[in-house]
Amino acid sequence: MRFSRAYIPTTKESPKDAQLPSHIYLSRAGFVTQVASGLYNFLPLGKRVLRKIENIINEEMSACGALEVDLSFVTPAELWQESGRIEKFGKELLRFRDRKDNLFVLGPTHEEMMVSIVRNRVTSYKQLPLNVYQVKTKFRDEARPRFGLMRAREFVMKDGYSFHASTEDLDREFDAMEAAYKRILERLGLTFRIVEADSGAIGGTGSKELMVLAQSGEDTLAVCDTCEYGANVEAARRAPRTIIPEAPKADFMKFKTPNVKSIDDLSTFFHVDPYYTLKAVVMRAVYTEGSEPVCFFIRGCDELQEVKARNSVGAIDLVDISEAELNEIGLVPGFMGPLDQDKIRFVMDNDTRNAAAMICGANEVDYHFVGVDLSVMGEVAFADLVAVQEGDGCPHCGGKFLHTKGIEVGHIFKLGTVYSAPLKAEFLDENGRSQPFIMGTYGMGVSRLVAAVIEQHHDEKGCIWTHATTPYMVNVMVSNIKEEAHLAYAESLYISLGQNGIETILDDRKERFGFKMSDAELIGFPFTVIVGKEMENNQVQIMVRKTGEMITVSTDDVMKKLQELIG
RNA sequence: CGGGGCGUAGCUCAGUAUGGUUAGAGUACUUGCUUUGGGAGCAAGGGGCCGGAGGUUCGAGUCCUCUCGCCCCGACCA
Repeated sequence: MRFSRAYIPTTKESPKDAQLPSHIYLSRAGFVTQVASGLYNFLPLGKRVLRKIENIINEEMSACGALEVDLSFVTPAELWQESGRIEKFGKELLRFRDRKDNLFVLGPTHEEMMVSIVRNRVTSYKQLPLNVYQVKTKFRDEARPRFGLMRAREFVMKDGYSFHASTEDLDREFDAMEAAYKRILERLGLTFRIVEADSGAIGGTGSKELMVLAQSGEDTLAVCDTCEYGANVEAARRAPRTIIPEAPKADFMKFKTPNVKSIDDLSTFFHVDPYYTLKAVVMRAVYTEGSEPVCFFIRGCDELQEVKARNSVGAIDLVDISEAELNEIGLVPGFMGPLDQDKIRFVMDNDTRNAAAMICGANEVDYHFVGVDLSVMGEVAFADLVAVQEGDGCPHCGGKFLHTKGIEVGHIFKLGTVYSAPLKAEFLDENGRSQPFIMGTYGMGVSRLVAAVIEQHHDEKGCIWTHATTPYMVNVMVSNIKEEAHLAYAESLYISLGQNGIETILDDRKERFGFKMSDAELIGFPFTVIVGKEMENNQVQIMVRKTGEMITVSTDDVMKKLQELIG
């Protein structure tokens, strides 16, 4: 491509709306433009990057035997009614009617459509397993689109779905997809972590997220400093504590604790480690129908993880509850405990099971119980409720957890029969019995990956594309196009690079040196060959974008040197 | 969906508290000359329904009402 004939509208100033590096640089360097909230146009450079990523995905999927399809973007609303998701998705589903007044939605994901194309067509276990996928535009009418391509309403996603006759076969495919996704991200040149995730309302037996590590990530991950284990904090589990503080010595009794309400107050008052206190967190659990207050009890040294708490009671949401409401129910904020507490439902953290020497509220103003042995509690609900903290132990190797931020670029699920059962997508097994398909689903955010590459690879000058994602590998820049000999040499180099299969752009614009250099750095081509002053010695320079290094080579060796650098 | 902020040239923004010539700057764009290793200089130009609709007024970018859009924080996010 000749720069003079390309459409690469670079700007010196960033759009005022842009906050993240990826948004700023992709806009400034002319990869994308914003159309409306959460809607973006891909300009020629952006489209090239998008296609590079798609190609790598296609190659890896093909290597796994997955089959590419292309389902219609506009989907009949009936399918969504059948699966029950038309209510669940709510306003995120963009709905509209055609001229005959039929209701349609723009596909936000394609489980329903994918199930519909195999049901009644794949009817025997002999036709299984099957793994089909597409790379396609999706639309979710997000309440708050933000961060440029990172959280757009219209975006490109690779969504794959597998169908199996047994859970064992699903497990095998799930592992194969995890491996394939790992290869894709490695080829793209990204630093990432595969972490355990919360499966949430979707259910199923397991899910993993692929997280590109970057400061701007929206998710917090707990990652082990020693082994490969990592998890979204929403789902992270920790090893049992190895260092247990010395237990206070006290017989069971009710103790007057005037105005001692917080965990801090309590541990100061009794001179005990917060480990031996019991923290009560009351929230209103909202269900599909109705709501109720629920109390979660955890050790005083721990923090409640809301997603875990929500899952423990099967709620769709947890909302804060006011002190007035608590009083109304007959609870005493600051002095709540699980003993003789029958006013509301409560759940206790696993780590409080059989805990002894505890101090907890007596459900009476200004009183706590001390020396409590929680093993006397009998049949109560226990669940993992606590948020993993930095420094907590890894459950696999005993290493220490660190927290880091990640961009979710992929999510793989074991769905089981969550969709196939309600949609009645069934096959006949070896015994001639009808069974719903066992399914897996594998998503990857293609347009989000474009942004993720830049979040992870940029500097104060602009983008730094990885070799697999760059729109052009080499930029041949003519310092001064009035120097005819320089221009002629650059043209010939441009042609021979192309003949050697190296994607090249020729910056033949009638601009000054500094202007063109700044553009090269902003756009972020891995290598820029500067054809200029050194030509008097039959030499050119290669600027390595990533390091800023300038390599001077003779015009005879430049091809060889570039091939060596590209690797 | 709750809270906050912003809509003036392609882009980034002044001007709006206190209404008053023909609405400004920088940048980008066009033309000419000069310049050619870090977004150059001089000169001359083109470019605006001041987000939209109503209103107040002799007069509205500026005041009032209503709307639409965009951004940020939160809730939400297979």
